[in-house]
Amino acid sequence: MKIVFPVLSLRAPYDFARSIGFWQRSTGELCEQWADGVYRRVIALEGAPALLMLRSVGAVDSPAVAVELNGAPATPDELNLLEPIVRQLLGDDLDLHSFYAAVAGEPVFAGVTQQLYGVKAPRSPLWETLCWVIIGQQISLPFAYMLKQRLVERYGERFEAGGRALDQFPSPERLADAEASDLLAMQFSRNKASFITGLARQLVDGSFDLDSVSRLSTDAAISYLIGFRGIGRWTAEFTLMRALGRPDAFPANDAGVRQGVTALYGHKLAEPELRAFAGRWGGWSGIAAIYLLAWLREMKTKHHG
DNA sequence: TTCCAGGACGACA
DNA sequence: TGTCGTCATGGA
Repeated sequence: MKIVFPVLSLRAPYDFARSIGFWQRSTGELCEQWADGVYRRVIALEGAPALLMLRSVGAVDSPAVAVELNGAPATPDELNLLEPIVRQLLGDDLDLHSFYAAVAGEPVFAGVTQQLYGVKAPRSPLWETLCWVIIGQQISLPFAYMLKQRLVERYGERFEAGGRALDQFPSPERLADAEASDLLAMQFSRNKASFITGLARQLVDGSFDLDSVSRLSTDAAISYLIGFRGIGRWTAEFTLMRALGRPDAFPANDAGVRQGVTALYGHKLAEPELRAFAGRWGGWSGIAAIYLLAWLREMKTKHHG
């Protein structure tokens, strides 16, 4: 008897493989896995960890994913629970056609969107993303990947299902109990160690409310976030862009975004100028930033193999 | 050696 | 409200 996998149809256009692949750049990533056309991540399902597995069964203009849970096809009841999680994870609410139409008037950038047709950035949980972005402050990506890997190995929680083992990113509770000296031994700077443990402790004692952020406008969310030690404007914007897919969160001080603009337009712009330059993308500057990063990544890959 | 990496903080004027 | 020095590490 043939096994029928439950399938979720997604909003077109969506290039599943490129969208996932672009952002899976580290082989040392422990919280999610992209291999052989399958995306895996541990999620919280009704308060308990579960291993979600997604595989494309559609095409860019008729996208759909097969859904498995803990190594078995999801039941209809499970699929009902998983649907909003999967749509959130893949950024299914983003209407790429509207984005493309909004930037179609500019030939240079329209070329980028044609080249990256169907690409979206998958989203990751807010706390994990915030920590990741703080880790990435001012250091190279390979070094940042290594730091995250060490943090997850030490404080994350392993979950095994269906013959696979993945880690859950350390909860605020776990990191609130972490000693700064342990993070220093992992080559975190003194600042980053105190930023992450400090934010974790404020989450635990309730003085920092991450859940409320998703209900705020992008500007209000940025204002709220930068009130906490360790979160500057870049960190707030990048986190909102990657975790919540906010289309108007533009990290103007991002080295990658800056590189992309320089490579694409020939302008070397500082933060204020780059922020003004992004005005051409209107309320879509956050998605434009994603495309600049993805385009830059693809260009570098072509040159280096 | 210098400069740059997907910056933020604190001091200072 | 802006600028400047400092923090840390690794690679080009």
